[in-house]
Amino acid sequence: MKKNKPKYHQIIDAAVIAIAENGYHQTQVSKIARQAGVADGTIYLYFKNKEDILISLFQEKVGTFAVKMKESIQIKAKAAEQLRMLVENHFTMLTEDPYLAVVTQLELRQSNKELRLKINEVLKEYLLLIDQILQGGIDDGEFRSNLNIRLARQMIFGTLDEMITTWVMNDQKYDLTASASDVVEMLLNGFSAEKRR
Amino acid sequence: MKKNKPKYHQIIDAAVIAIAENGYHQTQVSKIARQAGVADGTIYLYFKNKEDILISLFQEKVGTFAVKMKESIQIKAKAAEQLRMLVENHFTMLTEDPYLAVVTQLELRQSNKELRLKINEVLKEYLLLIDQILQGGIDDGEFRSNLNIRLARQMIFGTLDEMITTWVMNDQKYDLTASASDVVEMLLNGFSAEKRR
Amino acid sequence: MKKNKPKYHQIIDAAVIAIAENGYHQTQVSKIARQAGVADGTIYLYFKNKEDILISLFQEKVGTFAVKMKESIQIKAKAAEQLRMLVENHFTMLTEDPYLAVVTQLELRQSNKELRLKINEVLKEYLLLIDQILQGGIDDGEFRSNLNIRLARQMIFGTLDEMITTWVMNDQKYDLTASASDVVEMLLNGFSAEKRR
Amino acid sequence: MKKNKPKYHQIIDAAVIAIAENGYHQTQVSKIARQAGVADGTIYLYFKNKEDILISLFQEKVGTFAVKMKESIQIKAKAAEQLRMLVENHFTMLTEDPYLAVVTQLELRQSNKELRLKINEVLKEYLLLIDQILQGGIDDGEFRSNLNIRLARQMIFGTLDEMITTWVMNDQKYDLTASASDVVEMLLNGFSAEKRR
DNA sequence: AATGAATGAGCATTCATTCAT
DNA sequence: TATGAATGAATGCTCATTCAT
Repeated sequence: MKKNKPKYHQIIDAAVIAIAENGYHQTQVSKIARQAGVADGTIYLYFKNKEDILISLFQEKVGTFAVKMKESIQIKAKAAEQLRMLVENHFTMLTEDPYLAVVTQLELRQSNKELRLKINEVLKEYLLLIDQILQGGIDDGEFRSNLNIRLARQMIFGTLDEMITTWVMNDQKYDLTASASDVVEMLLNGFSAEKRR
Repeated sequence: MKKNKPKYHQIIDAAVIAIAENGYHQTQVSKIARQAGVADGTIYLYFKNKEDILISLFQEKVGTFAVKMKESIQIKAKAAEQLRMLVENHFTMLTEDPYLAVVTQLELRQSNKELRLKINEVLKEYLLLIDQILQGGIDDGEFRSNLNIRLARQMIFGTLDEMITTWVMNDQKYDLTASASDVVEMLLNGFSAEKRR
Repeated sequence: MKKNKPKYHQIIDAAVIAIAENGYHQTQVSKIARQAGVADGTIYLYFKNKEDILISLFQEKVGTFAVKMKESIQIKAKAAEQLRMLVENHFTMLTEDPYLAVVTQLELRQSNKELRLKINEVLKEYLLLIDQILQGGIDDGEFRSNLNIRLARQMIFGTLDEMITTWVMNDQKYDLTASASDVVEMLLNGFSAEKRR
Repeated sequence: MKKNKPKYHQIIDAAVIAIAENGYHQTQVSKIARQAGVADGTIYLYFKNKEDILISLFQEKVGTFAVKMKESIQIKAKAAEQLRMLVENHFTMLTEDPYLAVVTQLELRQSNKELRLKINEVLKEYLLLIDQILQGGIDDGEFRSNLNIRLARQMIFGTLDEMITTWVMNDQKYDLTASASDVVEMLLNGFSAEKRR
C-alpha cells in the first residue's frame, strides 16, 4: 500500500505548502516535487495524476479531521454541547494549520466541477457527523421535532464555511475562535425554538 | 459607452451559456465568440481580456440582481418580511436562470484569487443590503439588540450559498424555493430569541 | 493621381513620425491613421497595403533626397568636390530630419527581404549618382583609371551608412557633419592614389 | 552547462537553416524544432525564448568567427597584411557558410531595436579587433599618425558589410573573395597616404 | 471620399505526463 | 524505486484589411 510509505505523506504535505504559498494554478507538479525533495517522475509512483494528489490531500486531511472530530464529540452527551464542540474544534483545527486553511477554503475551490464532486464525496463523512448531532438533538427533545435536518446541516456548514472563508480572505488576521460561542448560540436558537407564530 | 451597445450584452449572455455548458476552463474565448455569433476579435472591442468578460458578467448580473432585490424589499416594512422576501427572491432569480446559477455557484469560483477579490467587491453591495435589513430589525426590536450583524450576515449568506450550491451540484433537480420558508424561520429564530440562558 | 492629394503626404509624414517614435513593429496602421488624423480605412484609399506606405515613404523621401543632391552636385566641377558635397549634404539632410534618420537607418531595415528589395530599387537612383561622380573622376584623371567603380561606390555608401547608423544608434548625440571632411579625405585617398607597389 | 550539450548546437544550427530558408518572420519556433528534430518544448529547455535562440546563435557564430580571425591575424606582422587577412577571411567564412551569410546580413536585421543592441554588443569584439590592427599600423608607421581610428574602422566594417549584403541580395551568385584584394588596396590607400594637400 | 466596426488567421509558450536509464 | 530530459497539445490576443454606411 502506497499510503504507508513515507514519501506519500511527504508529497501531500509538500502539496499543501506549495499550493498555499503559490496558489492552485501556480502550483505545477514540478513545484510540488521540488518542495517534497523528490523528482517529478517520483510523484507518479505514488499518485495517478495531479488531480489525484489533490483528492488524496483532501482525503487525508479531512479524514483525520473527521476522525478527531468524532472523538471530541463523543465525550459530550447533549447535542447542544456537541455542536459547540464541533464549531470550536472546526475553528481551532484550521487556526492551527494556516496552510491547510488557505488550501481548503480558497485554492481547492478553483478546481473543476469533477474534482469538486470528489471533494464533496470526502466531505460527506463530516456532513454525516453533523446530521448525527442534529438527529440526536431531535431525539432528546433539545431541538424541535420537525427540524429539517438537511436544512439545518446546510445552515451549520454554510455558516461555518462562509465565516472561515472570510477569515482566510482577510489573511487570518483576527481571532476566529472568538466568534464560536456567538455563532453556536444563533444556530441553536434557530434549531430549538418552536416555529414562530 | 461600450456597455450600451447590443453586442456587449450579447457577448455576456453568450459567456454565461458557454461557461455553464462547458465549464470555466473549457470555455475558450473562441467558444464565447461562436456562441455570441461574433468573431473572436470582436470580443476584444468590448472587453479588455478574458478575465474582463467574467468580471463584467458578474457585475452586470449581480448588479441587476441587487437593484431588483432592493426594490422588492422596500415594499416591506418589517425586517422579518424583508428577509423572507430576500431569500425568496434570491432563490427565485437563480431558479429562473439556471445557466447563471451554474456560473455563479460553480464556475466562477474556479477563477484565481485576484479575480475572486474583484468578485467579492461586486458582492459587497448585496451583503450591505443584508446588513441594512438586520440593522432595521434591531432598531425595530424585531431582532435582539445585541445581535452581531456581521455574524448574522455571514449566517444568512453562508446558508443561502450552501443551499444553492448543493442544489446546483444536484443538477437543480428539486424545488429550491420550497425550502425558503423553513430556512427563513430558522434564521429568524436565531436572530430574534434572547440569548439562551 | 493619388500622390497629388494632400492626404497622401499627410499619411506619409504621419508614418515617418509614428515609426520613428514607436518603432517599426510597434507602428500599427491604426497608429499611422491616428497620427495623420484620418480613419483607418482612409489609409487604404491612398495605399494598397501597409507595405505600400513604407515603400512610398521611402520613394518620396529618398526621391526628394536624390533630386536635391543632384542639383547640389552639378554646381561643382571636380569629382572630389562633388564627393565632398555629396557626403556633406547626406549628413546634413539626415541631421536636419532626425525622424527620417531613425526610420531609414533603423526601422525600415526590420522589414522583410521582399520589401528591402523594393527599397534597394529606390536607392538605385542615388547609387547611380555616386557612380556618375566616380566615372567623372576617372574621366578627368582625378581618380586612377583602373578604379573599380562598383567597389568604390560600395565603399562610399557602406561607409556613410555605417557612420550614420552608429550615429543614430547613439541617439544622434554627436555632430555627424564634423566627420565629413575626414571621411572624404580617406575615400579620395583610396580612389586617387596609384595602386601601391 | 546547457551550451555543452549536443542539442544546444543542434538547435542553433537548425535555426540558421530554418531562418535562412524561410526568413526571420516566417520562422516559427515549431519550424526550428522540426528542423532540429526535437519537440517544440525541448527548445525551451535550452533557450529562454525565441529571441534567446537568435542572440545565442549570433554569439556562437560570431564568437567562433572572431576567435578564428584573431588566430589568423596573429601570424602576420604588418597591419596591411593583417587587414588583407581579415578581409579575405571575412569573405571566405561567409562564402563557406551561405546559410549563415543570409541570416547575419539579412534576416537578423529584421529584429527589433532591443535585440539589435544585443547583437551589436556581440559585434564589439570584432570591431575591437579591427581597431587593434589599425592602432598597430599607426604605431608601425604603416598608416599615417593622425588616422581617425573610429572612422577608419567604420569605413572597413561599413564597406565589407555593404559588399557582403549586396552579394547576398544577389543570391551569392558571384565570387566575393575575388574583390578582396581590390578593396584592401583602396582601404590601405585611404589609411596610408598623407592628407592630401 | 471617408468612416470605423467587424473580421479571423496566426503563434510563442507552458506544463502534466512518460519512459529510458 | 527513483530520476529528469523530453514530449506535444492547447489557447488568448493582435492587427492588417474589408465593407456597409
